[in-house]
Amino acid sequence: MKLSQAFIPTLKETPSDAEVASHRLMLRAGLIRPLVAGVYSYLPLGWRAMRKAAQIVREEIDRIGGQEFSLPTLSPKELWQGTGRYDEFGDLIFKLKDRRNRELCLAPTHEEVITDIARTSIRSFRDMPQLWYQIQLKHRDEFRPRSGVLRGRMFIMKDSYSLDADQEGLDAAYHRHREAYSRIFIRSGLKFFVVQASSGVMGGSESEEFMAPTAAGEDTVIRCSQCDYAANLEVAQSVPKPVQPLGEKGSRKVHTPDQRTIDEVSAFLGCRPENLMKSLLYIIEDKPVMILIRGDHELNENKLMALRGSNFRPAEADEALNITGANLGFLGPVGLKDAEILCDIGLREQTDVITGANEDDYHLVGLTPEKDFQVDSYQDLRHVKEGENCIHCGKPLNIINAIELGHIFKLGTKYSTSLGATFLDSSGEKKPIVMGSYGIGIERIIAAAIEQNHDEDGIIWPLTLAPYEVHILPIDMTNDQVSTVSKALYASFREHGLEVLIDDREESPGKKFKDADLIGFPFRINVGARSLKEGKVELKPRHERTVLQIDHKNALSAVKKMMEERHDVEREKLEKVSEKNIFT
RNA sequence: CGGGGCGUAGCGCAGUCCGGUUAGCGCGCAUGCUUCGGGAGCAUGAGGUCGGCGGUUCAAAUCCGCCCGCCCCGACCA
Repeated sequence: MKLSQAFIPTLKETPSDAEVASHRLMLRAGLIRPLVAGVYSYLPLGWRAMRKAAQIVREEIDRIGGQEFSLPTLSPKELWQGTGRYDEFGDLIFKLKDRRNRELCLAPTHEEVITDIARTSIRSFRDMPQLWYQIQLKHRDEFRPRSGVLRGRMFIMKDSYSLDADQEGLDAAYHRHREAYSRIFIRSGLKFFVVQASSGVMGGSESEEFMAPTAAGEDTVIRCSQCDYAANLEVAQSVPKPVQPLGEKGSRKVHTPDQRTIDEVSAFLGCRPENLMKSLLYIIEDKPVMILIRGDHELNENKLMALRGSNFRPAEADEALNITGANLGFLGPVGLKDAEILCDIGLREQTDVITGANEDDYHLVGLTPEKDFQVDSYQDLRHVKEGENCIHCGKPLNIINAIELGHIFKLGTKYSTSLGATFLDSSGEKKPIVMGSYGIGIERIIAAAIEQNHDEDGIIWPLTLAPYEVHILPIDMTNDQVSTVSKALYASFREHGLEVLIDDREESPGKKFKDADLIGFPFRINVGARSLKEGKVELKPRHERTVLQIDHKNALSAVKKMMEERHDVEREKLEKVSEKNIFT
């Protein structure tokens, strides 16, 4: 491509509404332009990168037997009501009506559509396994689109769906995806790791996420400093720090006028927050449930949801008063009737705790679970905190931000059961199809690659995602020799199948260098009169500081050699995929 | 949805508090000449419903009201 003819509108200044690096650089390098909140147009350079990411994904899913579909984005409301997700997704679904007032929606994902096809065409165990996928637009009316392309309201997702006759089949499909995903992100040049995840509205049993660590990431992930343990904060576990008991003998009531919060009460009584117990009153499926958590811990609502479904909320102040007889701040489990009591496992061994007395301005001290109050069950309900230790090896855990690149789920029979997608097994018995669902956000591959690979001057593209591989930069197009050699190099690179761009504009060198750094292709070749006197040009890999002086006749072979070296590194990583969890 | 910020030329901003000529600056753009190894110089020029609607006033970018849009921070997802 000749830059003089290309549409690559770079920006010298950063648009004021871009905060994170990937958003800023994608705008500045002319990859995208905003249209409305959370919706972007891809300009030629950006779309080339997107197509490369999608192609890597396509190749790897094909490799494990995937068959690509093209599925409609417009779909009937009823299909989504069939699985209950019309309400579960709620306002997240874009809704519209056609001219005859039929209610339609824009698919936020495609499990329902796939299951609909499966139920009409998969009849026998002999028809399976199947692995179907698509790489297409999804629409979600996000509560809060943000960070540029990282969370848009329209985004391109690869989602594959495995259809199997039994659990073993699903396990195999899941495993193949796990491996394919690792290959995809290695080939995309990303740092990533796999974490245990929560299934959310997808339902199903096991699920894992592929995470790209970066400060711009919206997910919080727990990772052991020593062993392989890694989990999304939503489901992560840890060993809580031990507590020094206060040494109270037996329980007693103390006057704590106007002391409501953990901080207030602990300061008032001269103890530490961990000596207290939070008594949180929730309404779960219209019934009151008291949740007990150590004073310095936080309730993890994701864990609660995994346990009891999504129909819950904190009790209102007046409800709390009706149920316990006390105002918020003085609630407790002692003497509480007609409410279930759920206790976090972090409190199981604990004695000698302080909590509300169910009487305004009073707390109880010296309480011990089960002795002084009833516990209906112990559950893991709390958030992991910084500085806690790993449940597997006891070493410290780290809390880091990451971008969720992909998510793999064992759905099981949730969708096939609710939509009636069944088949006959070898003994003639009717069974629901066992399904898996596997997603990857294509723009997140691009955004994560930029987040992880940039400097103050611009993007540093991984070779495999770069819109072009080579950038030829003639320093002065008005110099005949420079112009001739540059054009000859351009022609020969093209002939040899390299993706090359030449900056044939009559611009000042400074501007050309700045643009080259900004759009950040892997290899740059500077052609200037100075070096050309000795027949040399400069080879500058974007990710290195060094500039190599090479004979212009050797430029092609030098670039090819460097590209080959990068592919070798990639191949080496790919070979190690099968058993490993962490890639850095 | 709750909280905060912003909306003036393609982009980045000043002017708004305290109303008063013809609404400015930088970048970019156009034309010409000069320049050519890290966002060149000079000259000339084009480009604006000051987010929208309504109100106050002799007079509104500026004050008031309503609305719209965008960004950032908190609960959901690829």
